Amino acid sequence: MSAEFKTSKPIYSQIADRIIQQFVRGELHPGEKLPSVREMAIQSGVNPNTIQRTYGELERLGVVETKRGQGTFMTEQNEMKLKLRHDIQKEMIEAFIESMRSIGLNDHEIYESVNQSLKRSDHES
Amino acid sequence: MSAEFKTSKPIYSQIADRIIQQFVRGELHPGEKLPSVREMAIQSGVNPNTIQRTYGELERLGVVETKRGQGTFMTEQNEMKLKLRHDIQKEMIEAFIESMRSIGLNDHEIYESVNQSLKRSDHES
Amino acid sequence: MSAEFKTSKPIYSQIADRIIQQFVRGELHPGEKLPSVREMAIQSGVNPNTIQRTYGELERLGVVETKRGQGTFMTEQNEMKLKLRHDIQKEMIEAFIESMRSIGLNDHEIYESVNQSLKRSDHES
Amino acid sequence: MSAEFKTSKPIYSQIADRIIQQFVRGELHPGEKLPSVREMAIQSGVNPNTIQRTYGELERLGVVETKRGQGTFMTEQNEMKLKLRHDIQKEMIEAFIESMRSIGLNDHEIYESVNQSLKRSDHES
DNA sequence: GTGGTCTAGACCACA
DNA sequence: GTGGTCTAGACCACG
Repeated sequence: MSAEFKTSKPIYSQIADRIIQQFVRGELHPGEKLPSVREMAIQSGVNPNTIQRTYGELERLGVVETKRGQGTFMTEQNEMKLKLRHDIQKEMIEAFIESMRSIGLNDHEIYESVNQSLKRSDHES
Repeated sequence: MSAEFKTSKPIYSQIADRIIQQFVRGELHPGEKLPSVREMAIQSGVNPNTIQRTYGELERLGVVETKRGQGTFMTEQNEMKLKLRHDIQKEMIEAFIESMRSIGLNDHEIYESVNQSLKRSDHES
Repeated sequence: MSAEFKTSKPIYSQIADRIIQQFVRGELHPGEKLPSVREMAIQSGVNPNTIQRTYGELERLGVVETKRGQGTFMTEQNEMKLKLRHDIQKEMIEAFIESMRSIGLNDHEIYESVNQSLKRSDHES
Repeated sequence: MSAEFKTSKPIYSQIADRIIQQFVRGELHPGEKLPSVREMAIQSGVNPNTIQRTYGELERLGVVETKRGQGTFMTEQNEMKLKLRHDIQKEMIEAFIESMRSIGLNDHEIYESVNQSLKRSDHES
């Protein structure tokens, strides 16, 4: 069962995001082996080259380490998980607040909007 | 002096965003005439094709109306402004909350994050 | 006439090195347009994808900027040239000295070796 | 405790370099027996295949000799040590000078760079 | 078997 | 026309 991808963002990047999410949420652990390029390609229903690029990106970010001939592994640096979580969180919040202000909302309105939206989705669940 | 654009998002889309923002904030009024494609292109320092696309996109959204031979005008439907604001706002909040949850934050943590970030940027100003 | 490539290093990387060298030596100027991906591919006798990767690497290094639909340009930041030169130079010297020491040469011997080698190639020219 | 290896260069080659260095510096002597492939593999924390390749490479260079059923030994040819040292040295210097010239430095600048770098690392020690 | 590079050829969004 | 992404398929060095 291959996941579907959005058309607006590169597939290799979406897969990278997914792996980072899994890592940050604790579903992937430091030092854990990732599927090989070829295997992950099959699992994801994409070309091996695309996964290659995904792994390359993640390595550049320091999220992943490749050991020659052995495979690709989540970094063993434990702080990386917290760092990633913190960085992503900060980035998202600041982008969000800036966007909300750009359409003319003041801080109180932003605060209220989030609050109500959280409550609303609470009722749904 | 042409405004600078981010490289990550299409320029035509960034300009569309800017126009919507100005409309929602009341800097552009219903029925107001927008600069011609050529003039806007010069003002923004981009290719006229790009503005053409921007106006097309805005028309598709119902934000703008093109009157043959007269030019492009902000829609005269007064409720559009509120609708836009509401839609954009809702979309942004939901996307934001989903993103925050995807990295494993619960509602309380999301709430606290936003709160703290608002306070922090308060101190700066 | 396409240049020949060494087998030991990725082609995309060798081409990137060549561009950096030309930039540092002043044969390419800040803001100058590089050949399009396709054109450079033909000039270099390689596949366009390979050049794409070269340009991608250079952009990550900040040596090059791509403008959507217009092409790829050498960065306009003037300091970049000096920075690159300095960085590369430092890296090469330190690696060289470390290597020479690792085979047991002391500083005086390193110094003399370089000196003699410089004189020798002087006579040749 | 296994030594760490750089990711940029083949491990078998790094180990070969290390052995050559030890030989040139006199830490390994002509005719001296090297650890068996298996033992060396354990010591270095790598796959036996990798050491096999290292020894093969060294044999190709004439640095070691494999005696069937007895093991691998440093060559007994005394002049090999000097030859190696000289060859390596020459190769490194010429590669270094060529690289420095390729970024536009003239001989005087190369000379000065080395000189200053040597002095600098002198102060540190 | 593993990752890394390269080619050939295609399609797309953007300016 | 420009860069960007993706696929299919191949070859290679490495462990």
